Formats: sequence, C-alpha cells, structure tokens
Amino acid sequence: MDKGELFQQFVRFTTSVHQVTNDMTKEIRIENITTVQYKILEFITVSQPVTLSEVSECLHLSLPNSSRELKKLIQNQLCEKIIVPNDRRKFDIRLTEKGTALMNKVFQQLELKFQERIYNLTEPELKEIQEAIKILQTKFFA
Amino acid sequence: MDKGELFQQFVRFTTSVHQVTNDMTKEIRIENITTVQYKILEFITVSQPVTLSEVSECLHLSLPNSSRELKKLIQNQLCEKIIVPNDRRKFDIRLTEKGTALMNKVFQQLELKFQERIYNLTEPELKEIQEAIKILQTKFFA
DNA sequence: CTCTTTAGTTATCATTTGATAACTAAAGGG
DNA sequence: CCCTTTAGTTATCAAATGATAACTAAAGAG
Repeated sequence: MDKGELFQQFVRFTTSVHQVTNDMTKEIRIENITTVQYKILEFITVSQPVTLSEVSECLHLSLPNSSRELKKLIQNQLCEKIIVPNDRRKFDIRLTEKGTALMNKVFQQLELKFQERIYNLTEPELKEIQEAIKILQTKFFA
Repeated sequence: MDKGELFQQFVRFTTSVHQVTNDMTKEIRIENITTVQYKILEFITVSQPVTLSEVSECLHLSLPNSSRELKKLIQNQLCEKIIVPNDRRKFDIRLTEKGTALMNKVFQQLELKFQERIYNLTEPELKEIQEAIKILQTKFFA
C-alpha cells in the first residue's frame, strides 16, 4: 500500500466531510448563541455529562474562556451544572430540558438534510455506507 | 435499513472526523496567519485556481471579508491574483512559490501525524480503510 | 447605448474570540 | 499540617471575525 497516496485520499476526504457538514449546519442559527457556544452545546449533547475541563480540552478553548461561554449558556438556561459528590472542585455539565429540546430541534433539521442527501441511494448502497462508516470509525477515528 | 439509526452513526462519525482533524491541525500555527486565513490557504491549495467568489461561497465568508483576508495573504506573498483574459472583473487566485512551499511543509507535518496514526495497522486493514474512504467519498460526500 | 447584474474593493463598526494575570477553593501527597 | 496540584472563576485587553454601506468597473441584455 502506498501510504503517501492514502494520505492524499485522506486529505481530500476530510476536506469533503468538512465542506458537507459545514453546508448542512450553515443555516442553523440559534438566537443569542454564537458559533463557539453552539459547538459547546453540540459537544455536551453527544458527550454529556462532561466537565468544564473536558469542554476546554476537546474544543481547544482555554479554561477561562470555556468558563465564560458556559456561563452564558447557563444564563440562557440551556445547560446546568451538576455537583459531583466525590470532588467538590468539579461539576458535571448537562443540557437542561430547554437545551435538550433545542438540540433535538437542531438535530431534526440536520436529519432532514441528511435524509435528502441519501434519498436517491439504493438499499445496498446504504448498507455499503454504513459498513464504511463503521470501518473508519473503529480503525481510524477511534 | 433504519435511516434514523444511520443518521445517528453519521453524526457520531462526523464528530469524530472533526475531532481528529482538529487535533491533527491544532499545533500548526503559522506566523502572521490567522485561522480564517489558514482555511483560505487550505482551500486554495486543494482547489486552485479559485476566484474570490468561490472562496467566499465555499468558506461562508462575505465577499468584503474575503477580499480583506486575501489582501493580507497577498501582502504576505503567500498567494497572488492572476488576471483571467475573458472577464476582467474576475481573477484567479493561486499560491505563490512561497505559499506553495509553506503549504507543502504544513502537509508534510500533517502526513507525519497521519502515518503515526496508521502505523500499527496491517496491510489488509489499510486496504479496508482505503476502500471505505472511496465509498463514502463517491456515494455520500461527492 | 442604456440599464442591470456580476465581481470585487474600501471603510467602518460591533461582536466574538483568544490570551493572560490574579484569584479561590478543594484534593492529594508526604 | 503544609505544600503542590487540580479545577474553575473573574476581569481585562487585544485581535479576529462578521456585517453593512457605499463604491468602481466590467459584462451582458435588450
């Protein structure tokens, strides 16, 4: 296997992924939520409960900045701190009901776009795609 | 096929892709180049020659802001305008030699990280990955 | 030849984001 | 018990990004 060529394919592929997901999420604009705040919400959604340090590390934000943005999300009642018993320095972050409802709506919009995109694919093609995602997920992006 | 479940997998997958590529590009900090400017450079690199409108559209930047950032890149001698004969309103954008050298270096660093990541994979696994990328690229992210 | 559209520029302002210093308070090690 | 580390907060400042208005100049349509 020519690993250099594989890298080229990888670059083209990840570029495509970014472009497509950018286009899919592009129009999703939530009131009073900035891009960074949305990313935090998204991260909480798929990983909750999370700590602030995890937000900070995974999203490459400094702890002070993470703290600031979280504060705004909490003010908007989209997420909340939950005290964790064994370590009183930390806390878990979770979506509130309002936050959950919001993210559900967002993901529904996304799913619609996704369904449009796969609408013209056949059943075997869908199976192929599912298999391909599984392979990349477990072998490379784990 | 449960298309709802496929969507869930898709979301998890794209999240992983973003996370991994973010981690890979995280440390790449070029002097006097901001994040947006880097994205423009990246876009030019894989798509050149491009027009300013293409940059604007693909990167979801307004034309004025694209113009401003391109100006800085040109001032840094990383890319250049090339007059296109049949329409004097437009111009093509290309990397200069300096820009090409820079992006080559960047991509070399990226490739290193990529090679580290696939180091422990077997030949058949690599083939699987290549095949999976090809499928997703052609059937979904085209 | 005029009018409209396209492609891009320049200037300006508001908002978002990034970076840093100085801080509190709890946990953990010895 | 003291010292260090971890987790997070608050405040502040600079820089990057986003949005908009007003503009030039070429292309294209009728």
